[in-house]
Amino acid sequence: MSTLFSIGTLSKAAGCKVETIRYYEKIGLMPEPARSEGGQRRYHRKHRERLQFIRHSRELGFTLDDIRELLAMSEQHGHADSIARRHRTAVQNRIRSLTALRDELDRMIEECEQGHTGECRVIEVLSDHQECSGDH
Amino acid sequence: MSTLFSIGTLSKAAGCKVETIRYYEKIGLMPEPARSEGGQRRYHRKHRERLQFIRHSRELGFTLDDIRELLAMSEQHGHADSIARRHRTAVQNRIRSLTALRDELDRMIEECEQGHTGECRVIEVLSDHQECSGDH
DNA sequence: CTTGAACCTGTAGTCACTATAGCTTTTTTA
DNA sequence: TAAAAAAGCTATAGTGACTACAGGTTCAAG
Repeated sequence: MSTLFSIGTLSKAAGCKVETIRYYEKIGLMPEPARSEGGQRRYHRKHRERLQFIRHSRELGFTLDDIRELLAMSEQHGHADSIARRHRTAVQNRIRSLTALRDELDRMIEECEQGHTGECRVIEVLSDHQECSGDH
Repeated sequence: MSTLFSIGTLSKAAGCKVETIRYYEKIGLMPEPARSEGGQRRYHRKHRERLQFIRHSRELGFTLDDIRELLAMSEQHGHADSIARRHRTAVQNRIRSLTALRDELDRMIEECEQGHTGECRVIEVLSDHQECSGDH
């Protein structure tokens, strides 16, 4: 009946540290949960969903402020799609620069593999590339 | 003859803030440069090259510790490519996650466009994806 | 030669956690 | 059911990689 669970259980469900959950609560990203007789936090399904959302978004590179906005928009359901659209643009930019980065790393690795007698010229490769697309 | 330049000039050449250079010096990543009569830092070509290497590597997502290692290796010519390879894997994972998110955002946007009268279920969409590849 | 931009040091703040200390509560097991 | 172990609590400090600020000094252009 009581579908309540502890902070440890929640942390495992969301794949994050217990401390992180308490931190999210402190900064107001997670709501204050109920407490047991002895004062320990007791969570339920809604908390887990919210935390999983936060963690997933963090993994995808959104800042906590981005996430706050996303959460807000999900409650105010209105201009939701404009925010989604803006985020889509940000995500696309991120993909583009990461792809460029990956290609560059590939080039580096290949150069190393050609075994120029051990001489891995990482420094030269990495300091030379002015024309490399910057993001910020 | 004197090819020396100031910290501001160096910062422009490397595309970073003056404070960042002083910070790198403080943590021992950049060597202490010469000083002018009045005590201002005076750099030369070698400094610029090193800083450009550091900045470029940072842009590619290497940590300062990685960079310390890379610099050390470049002096002892050992194997730098293992670090590059490790990093490449991380980058690829990130690209995969972001691509998934972008597609998801596209779906959301489209759903909104079909005028399902508001109700954009962002939380559900983003918290559901367990099977999404985790990186760390 | 004056003015203002650039520089100096030192400290504190930021973000998103993570770790520690020193306790209390809850759960397990003998 | 009692004792031991695990998990929880609060509060504070530390991390990485900067960034900002205060309050002063030096340098270069007009």
